[in-house]
This record gives sequence, structure tokens and C-alpha cells, in this order.
Amino acid sequence: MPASPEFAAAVYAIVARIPPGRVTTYGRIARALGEPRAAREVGWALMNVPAESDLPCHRVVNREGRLTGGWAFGQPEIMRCLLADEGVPFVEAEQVDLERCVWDPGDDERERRQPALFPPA
DNA sequence: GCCTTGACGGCAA
DNA sequence: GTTGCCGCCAAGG
Repeated sequence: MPASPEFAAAVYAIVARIPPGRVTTYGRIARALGEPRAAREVGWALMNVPAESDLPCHRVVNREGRLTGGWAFGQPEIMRCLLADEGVPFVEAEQVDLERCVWDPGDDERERRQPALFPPA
């Protein structure tokens, strides 16, 4: 019951739109929503996401690509395994290669024309 | 009612 | 180019 239900709904919608093998950052979502400074609220919205939800919140990382909310899944390695299983490259144990798997909600249509999810760097 | 904390980001030094 | 500090939104104590 957040004060900005529409904001949370938008976050959920974007997170649900994240393609497999791809990750996005809180800032990207916030910016896509028109509030680049509301990255914190995005994180808070995800925190409010019930575990029963099918939202791939594990694909949401901070701008560093670090699995900051790993403990929200009960254990960080859970999210790590999920991302790794999707083919998300990791540069660190708790950090994904954003340069290779970053996905921007605004580029959604652009990505749709690009079936190739993992272009060679 | 005010201060602190938090799944963060951006700008300045 | 890198590192550090401040800011923003919201909730909890």
C-alpha cells in the first residue's frame, strides 16, 4: 500500500517486460518512468513485491550490476543462479556484466527487432 | 512530528 | 578517468 501505487505498478510492468538473459538497473526503470531520481523508490517497490509474484526481480540490479537485493530472495546465490541459468554473464560473484546484458525499457522495441540477445562485445 | 535508514543515481571535486 | 559527496522518494523508529 505505497503512496504511489501507479509508480509501483509501472515498475512491476517494466520488470515483467525484462527479457530473459537480460538485466536492467533501477535508474533505467526510474528514468523510463520519467523520474530519474526515483531509483530508490523503484527499489522500494521491488521490496514490496511479494515473493509469490512472478516478477523477475532478480533481473533488476543496481547501476553497478551488483545483486544488492540478493538477500531479498533468501540468499544472494539464489539470484546469482537464476541469472547465470538465463545466460547472464558475471564479471564478479555478485556482479553481472551490465555491458553485455543490460536492457533498457525504452529500447524495448529496439530489442524486439534484435533477436540476438548476446551480441559479441 | 522529526530523524535515520535503504534493493540507488547523478554531479562535483 | 576515478573517487567522493549530496540528493531524492518513501518508510520505519
